[in-house]
Amino acid sequence: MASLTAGNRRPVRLADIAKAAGVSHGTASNVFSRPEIVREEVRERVKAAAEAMGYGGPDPKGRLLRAGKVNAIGVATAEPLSYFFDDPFARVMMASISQACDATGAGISLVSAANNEQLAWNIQSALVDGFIVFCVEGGSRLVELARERKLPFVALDLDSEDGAVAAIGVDNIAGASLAARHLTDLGHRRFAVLALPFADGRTGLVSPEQVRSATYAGTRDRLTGYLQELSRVGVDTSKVPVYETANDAASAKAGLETIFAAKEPPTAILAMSDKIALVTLEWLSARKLNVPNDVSIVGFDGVPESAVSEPSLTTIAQPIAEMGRLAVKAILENDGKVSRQLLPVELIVRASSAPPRG
Amino acid sequence: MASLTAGNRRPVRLADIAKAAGVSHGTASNVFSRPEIVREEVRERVKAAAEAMGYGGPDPKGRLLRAGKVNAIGVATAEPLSYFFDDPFARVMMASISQACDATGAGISLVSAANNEQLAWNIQSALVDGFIVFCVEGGSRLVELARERKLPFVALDLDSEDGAVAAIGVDNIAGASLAARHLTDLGHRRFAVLALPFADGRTGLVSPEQVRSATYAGTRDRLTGYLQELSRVGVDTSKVPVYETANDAASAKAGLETIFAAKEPPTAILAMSDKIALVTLEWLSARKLNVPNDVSIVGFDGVPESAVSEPSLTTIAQPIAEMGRLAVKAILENDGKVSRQLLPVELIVRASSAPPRG
DNA sequence: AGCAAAATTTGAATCGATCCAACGAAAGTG
DNA sequence: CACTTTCGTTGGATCGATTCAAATTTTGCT
Repeated sequence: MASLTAGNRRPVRLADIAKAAGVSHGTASNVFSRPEIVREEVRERVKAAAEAMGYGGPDPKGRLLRAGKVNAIGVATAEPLSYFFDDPFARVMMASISQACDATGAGISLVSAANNEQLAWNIQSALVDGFIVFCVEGGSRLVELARERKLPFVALDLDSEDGAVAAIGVDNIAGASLAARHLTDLGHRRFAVLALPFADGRTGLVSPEQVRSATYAGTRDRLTGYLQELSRVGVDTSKVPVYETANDAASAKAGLETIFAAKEPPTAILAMSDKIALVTLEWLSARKLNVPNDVSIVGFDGVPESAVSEPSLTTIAQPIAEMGRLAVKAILENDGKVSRQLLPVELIVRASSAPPRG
Repeated sequence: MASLTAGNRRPVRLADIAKAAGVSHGTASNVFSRPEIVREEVRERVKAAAEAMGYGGPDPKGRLLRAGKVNAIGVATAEPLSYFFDDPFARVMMASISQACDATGAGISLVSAANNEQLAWNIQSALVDGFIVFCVEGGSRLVELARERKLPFVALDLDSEDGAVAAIGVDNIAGASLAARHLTDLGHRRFAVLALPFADGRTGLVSPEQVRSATYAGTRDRLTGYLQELSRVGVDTSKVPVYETANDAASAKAGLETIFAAKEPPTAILAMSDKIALVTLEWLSARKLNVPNDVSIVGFDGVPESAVSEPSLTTIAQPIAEMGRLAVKAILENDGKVSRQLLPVELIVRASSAPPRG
């Protein structure tokens, strides 16, 4: 028993086995990276030495520095890491990103952090060739950080109009408009909107001024789309309650309480995410309100869950898979040019919408 | 417009800005990593130079090589990358792994690959401090690859008895036994088993010889646990159909077709995963068979979906969160010692099990 | 054998940082 | 004023590989 696992440290480098095998490190390196160009006898000798010394193959750390390319993309969010595995939208997006990565042989690094300084450090020290940034709350800070790394990056669903950042998003105005149009076509005239955040850390009914000063352009655009269509058919949009949620169950339910406390509750609800819409479905069913007969709902996103809910959800589907693919492509084939892409959305009519009663 | 994004290449290194600021690279380095030890005047000068030259901060590639630690753990599977976001068990596990990582400030690299050589390369070149290996199909090859990297790694749910591999798993025999005991206690005597794979790429009814030669010890153990309990109450286990699935909907349904084609269909089904059990719930409901009155089902895993299915699923819960935490801890605080941990499981009785009819 | 061409091998340079022993200058002390 | 501390800065060594032009060995051919 000389020293199999004995020598505690593992300072066995390529140079060590080169010396042991009596070849130069150049040759030793070739044995691993281009075995076909070294004579068989030598190759075997080096491999034997490597085996004997417990060498685990060329250390990627060294290779990396030389090669420059990490061959991995970082996916960043300001949410906790588990967001990637919990949130329905994130999951679908990640699934499509990972498919695109699989196809090109790139790896994925998840970047996130519990607190803010940690986040900065994690972004600064992430070993990646570029970032895909999930823009939810706190997205702008994230974009800032990513930009500072001076690596290619694209923002998903960016809530900013800064033309200097590459972003892939959907046409929120058109999508929202489509949703509202579907409901007005069915004959609805009494609406309520369950919105995504307009600004950080706030929930509740929003005033027009708050909308105008919204931090998140995406949210504002969706509202614009909704209201445009509603006013087109003569609805007094100033009377339509718009409740800002944090895109979670608690705030959505609080919003519903508020909305349905009104004397003339809405017959149709425009939800800015499927997540909110699904919570709404649940809440209404607990209240013994029938969907779609008492209340119609249209969601936004088109996550898989929306197809199997009870009832299934009418929604505006984003081309999530396509967005993921484009994002990966943008990073990997980055040629320095900044581009913004606005993808089309699609109305998917399912069982949660119908003409109003009477 | 001199050259903001003009200079196509970005060979701006720490040394460059050191030169530009007229300081040594040692000092320049300190400006970023230990700003407090350099005189303010100098610090500002260097920062200004960095800003002017578009320096994105110290490149982690360089730092990495010097520091040795990547501060990230690799999570590997032989499945496609999207497995992490699709499979319920994987998702819960990942959520707990990521929480543990968040807490310690470590990042996560997802390692996987479309094909086999790609996999080997990806493992060999992953920039991580250690691996957590998801052992599903093809797990042994993955373990082999990971072991060759000579990095700390732990296997999750390892299907091998190799004592040299650190592994975290559950007591499959005890768990399965618990599941079967629950059903026999309720009075069931006619069973069928929907199994996980015993060996690669095969589905269908399995013979005792196939079980004995099973590649996957985990699957075998669960079966052993089931049958042990069944024979204890006098069931002729040679008559109990055991259908090997690929842990997906298609093969599970095929298994159900086979099982329920029998003259005396079972009154109770033992499913080796919640995924299979949930598919079974669906299939039975489509067949107008009532659960639990016509057929009882007990799953295995304890994924969140099992609590909200219709009816909710009686299952054997694995301490998934605990397993994730332990795995991360094992990698990060690795002191070279190999350990195997067998965690206890728990029977959770819900609505999918009841005494048989009559 | 003699010589050119082909096949291998060598060793220095490089990737981009961090670390540290040594050194110079400024501040403190008797 | 001479002498020790303290503070900041310097520049060489190092991390672990890959690359490539030049040197060396083999092979092929007459």
